This record gives sequence, structure tokens and C-alpha cells, in this order.
Amino acid sequence: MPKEELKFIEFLRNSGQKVTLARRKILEEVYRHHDHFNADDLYLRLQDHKANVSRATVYRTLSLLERCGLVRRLEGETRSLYEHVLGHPHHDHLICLRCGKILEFNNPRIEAMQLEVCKEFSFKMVTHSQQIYGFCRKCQSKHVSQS
Amino acid sequence: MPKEELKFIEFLRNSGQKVTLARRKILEEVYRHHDHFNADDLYLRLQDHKANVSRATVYRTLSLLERCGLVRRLEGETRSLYEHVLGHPHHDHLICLRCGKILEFNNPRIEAMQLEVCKEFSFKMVTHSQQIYGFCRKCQSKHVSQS
DNA sequence: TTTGTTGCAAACCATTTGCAGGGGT
DNA sequence: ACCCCTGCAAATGGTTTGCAACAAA
Repeated sequence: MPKEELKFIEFLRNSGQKVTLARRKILEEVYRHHDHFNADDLYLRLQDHKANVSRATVYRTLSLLERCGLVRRLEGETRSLYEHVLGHPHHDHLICLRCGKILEFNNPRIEAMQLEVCKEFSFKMVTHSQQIYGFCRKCQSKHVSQS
Repeated sequence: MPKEELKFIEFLRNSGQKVTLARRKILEEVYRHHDHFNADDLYLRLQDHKANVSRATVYRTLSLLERCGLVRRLEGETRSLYEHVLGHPHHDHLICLRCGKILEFNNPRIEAMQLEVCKEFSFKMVTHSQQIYGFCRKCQSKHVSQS
């Protein structure tokens, strides 16, 4: 049984909640791909795999997965984006304003600097997020107006 | 006439749009305070100042101000937060998970590092945002569970 | 006078929730 | 059995939009 499932089951048991078929299907689908998705993407993918799960349950389960640290939520323009956490080490994002592509990066020196900033403000960091918006290699070469 | 007003007028003229009373009142209110606000805060403040502007116009004007670079939008949990730009140099945010306080910081070394990351990915940065979530000095000392 | 703007109310849309029936322990 | 969970459909809440009256240019 994969690590993420063990972790989810432990979390549910510890908090007096139940391990249901719907929850297992959703977790499985979240960990099937290694990309960014929104609640509706996930709902549609579950449909494709003949898992009868309602949108409501998708939302409720994503919230559980977020609380137990198996999923990370990024605030998007209108809808939230999610990504799974296990086997997907911490990183930040480069987001293309034209094609929407998301690149991931991790820079230890930036992370170290952030800790220094926190020290300066006596701030206790729990988490952070960082997005760089601009144009990816492909979209730059298209000479498109940015309006 | 303040710089922000000149800039707004220029932007409107250049794009064939009109300088209206509502737009001027909204800009004035945005620049009256030096803090973070959401669309509804702004609407209510305008009410207090007897400026008869509808919520719809507040939203429409915030969008204009964002497009011409007089206002910056931060994606919040549910609603968007805004801050004015002129006289308020670029910075990022420390956000307290308990009391919601927002501290601002600016670290040139982090900024420089971000440019390096972009170079590495051949990415052309337009803007970026960075949030560090955690507990501010006051809230740490309250020994409160984080649940 | 022409054309963009406003207020209103309705529409939108992602997300949340109440409830009655169903499923895990 | 007990209590939690699910699906459904309705509610929510921030934001957007169609339209007729109105105000810049």
C-alpha cells in the first residue's frame, strides 16, 4: 500500500473519521498524476475512471487532504489549484502569463534568506509560497502583445 | 495634482477612456490610506465619504487601476486584496495565520536570486509575489494551538 | 452628438452546506 | 447499531455583466 494511503488512513483513524471508498478513490487519483489540478479537473478525471464521486465529496476530501498535508493548495486567479506533496519536494512556481504553463523551481539560497527575514521580524514561519509571473521561453519568441 | 492622478488620466486618455468623477473618487480613496484592502472595504469607505459609487464601479475601476499599474492585487483566501503602488515600493508579505496581520519586507538578495532563477529557465519575469505564512511576534507568545 | 460609463439587479461560478438515505466500524 | 459520509440540490458570496439612463468629450 502506497505511503500516501497509509498516511491518510492514519490521519482519518486518529481523528475519528472513516476510510471510505470515495476517499480512497480520490486520493488515488490525486497521486496518479504529477501535476497541478483544480477541483473540477479532479472530478472529471474521476468520472473517466468510472469512480462515482460527487463534486461535493471531491471538495470535502481535498480539504481533508490539505489538512493532513498530503496536498498543497495554491491560490489561483479564480479557482484554487492543488498539487500532491509526497514524492514531490517543496518548490515554488514560475507561471507563464500567456500559455498558463507552470514551471517548478527550488532555490535553497532563497529559502535560507526567507528564514533570515523571519528572524529579523521575530516571525515564526509555517509555510511560504512564491510565484514568478512572466513569459516562458516559447511564449517570448512569439512576440505577442501582453495586453 | 498628485502623481497617481496624472498617471491615471494619461492611461485613460491613451486608451480612449473617460476621466469620470467616480473614477477620480475611487483613486483618491485608494491613495488616502496606506494599507491592504478588499473591494468591499473600499466601497464602504467611499460610502463614508459620501461618494456615491456602486460596487460594480468599484470592481470595474480596481481592474483599470490594476491594468495601469497603480494598484497591485494579491490573491487572498476567498477575496482579493489590493494595495496601492505609488509611494509604496515593491515588497513581499509576512502574513500571520492567527491575527491576519500583514507585515511587509523587501530583501534585495532574494530579488536578485529570483532573476537568476529566471535566467536559468529562460523565463522573462513580469512580476512576482511571495508570501510567508506563520505567526507574528505577538501571536507566538500566546501559546495557541494552530488548529 | 457621440461614445464610453454608471447603477441596478440579475447572472456567474467556484465552493459550501442542509438533509435524508447509505455505508464503515 | 451507531455515527459518519455521500449525493443532491439549494445556498453562499465575491465578482461580473446586460441594459437603459447618463455624463464626458
